[in-house]
Amino acid sequence: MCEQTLKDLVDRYTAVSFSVTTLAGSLVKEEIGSEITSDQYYTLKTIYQTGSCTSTHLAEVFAVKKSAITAIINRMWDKGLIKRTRDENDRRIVYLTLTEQGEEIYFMLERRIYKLVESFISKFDEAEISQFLKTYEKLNEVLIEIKENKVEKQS
Amino acid sequence: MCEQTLKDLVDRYTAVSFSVTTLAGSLVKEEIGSEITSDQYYTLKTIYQTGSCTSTHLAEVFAVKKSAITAIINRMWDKGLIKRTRDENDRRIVYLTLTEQGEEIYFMLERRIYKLVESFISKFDEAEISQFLKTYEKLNEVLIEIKENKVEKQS
DNA sequence: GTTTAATAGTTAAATAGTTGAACTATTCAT
DNA sequence: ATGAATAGTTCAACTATTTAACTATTAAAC
Repeated sequence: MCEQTLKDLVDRYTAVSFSVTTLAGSLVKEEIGSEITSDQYYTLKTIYQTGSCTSTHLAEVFAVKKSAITAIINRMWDKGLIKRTRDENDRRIVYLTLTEQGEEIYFMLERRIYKLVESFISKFDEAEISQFLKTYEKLNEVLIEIKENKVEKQS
Repeated sequence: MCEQTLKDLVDRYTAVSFSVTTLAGSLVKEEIGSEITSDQYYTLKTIYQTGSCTSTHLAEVFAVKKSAITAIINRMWDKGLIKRTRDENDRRIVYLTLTEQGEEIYFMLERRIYKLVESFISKFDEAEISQFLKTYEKLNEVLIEIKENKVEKQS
């Protein structure tokens, strides 16, 4: 790939990704509702997807300090969304899981997000969006690789 | 498009977009540096891109209340990144522009983001990423349309 | 032309998210 | 047994956001 083409592609990617991020962020804020904040939704989703999730794991995934996780988990625990369970073998570890109420709110938000995504996915034809998703999923793999290399370097 | 295919596409989009957003967010946090917060970068970028930007415009773009904009602009003004200029004809309006120092930091962050994006765009071949960007840009247009319809409804 | 509406932005209190540094409790290594 | 490493918490300081009340200015009605 020549210099000029690469520069053009990078410029287009940064421009469109900034715009989509801003627009999607603002739409989600307006459409998805205010039961919990978006950080709390991200936390619910990651705990739900991870079997036996810990504060350390959340801190690593979101690239924040563990004290920030303690704070957000405290607020969500106060609202009755999250359970804490100590590991019986290693009593330093605290496992995080969703309470019934936590799951209810999570599923409700997932349904609303589904509707929102459906409303614009349906404006594309299937072949187009399939090809798009294939590359998007490959981008995801590339990012996972970069992230894993960074984590290895740190340890 | 049949029900089943649409559901599959929406599910794939929500999954990959959540994962990429989380990963990219964490990489940007670790790579781009801590001169300013990401909200402040978004503010710098939007002011730079908009001729004669106002608080009202920023509040609309980011879907937050105007008082939140006042607060962030105050902090950035304290750091010498932003200038305020009153409109001579309509003295209610305050135009926001970047100071020289604000532009310097903005350009520096843009260069770092360019390097980061380049490092993963170059892992794709040109045809693949071109096709991807075409659909991504169309998605951007669709989102702009949705946003404009929402703004019209409100007024 | 004066009163009323609407618009642009600010202030202040309350809540949420984040960092950095010091801390407790527990496990691992030797 | 003792010292290092790991998992998580606490606290002070800061940033980001909302809600509601506020100032200043312009536009609209009458």
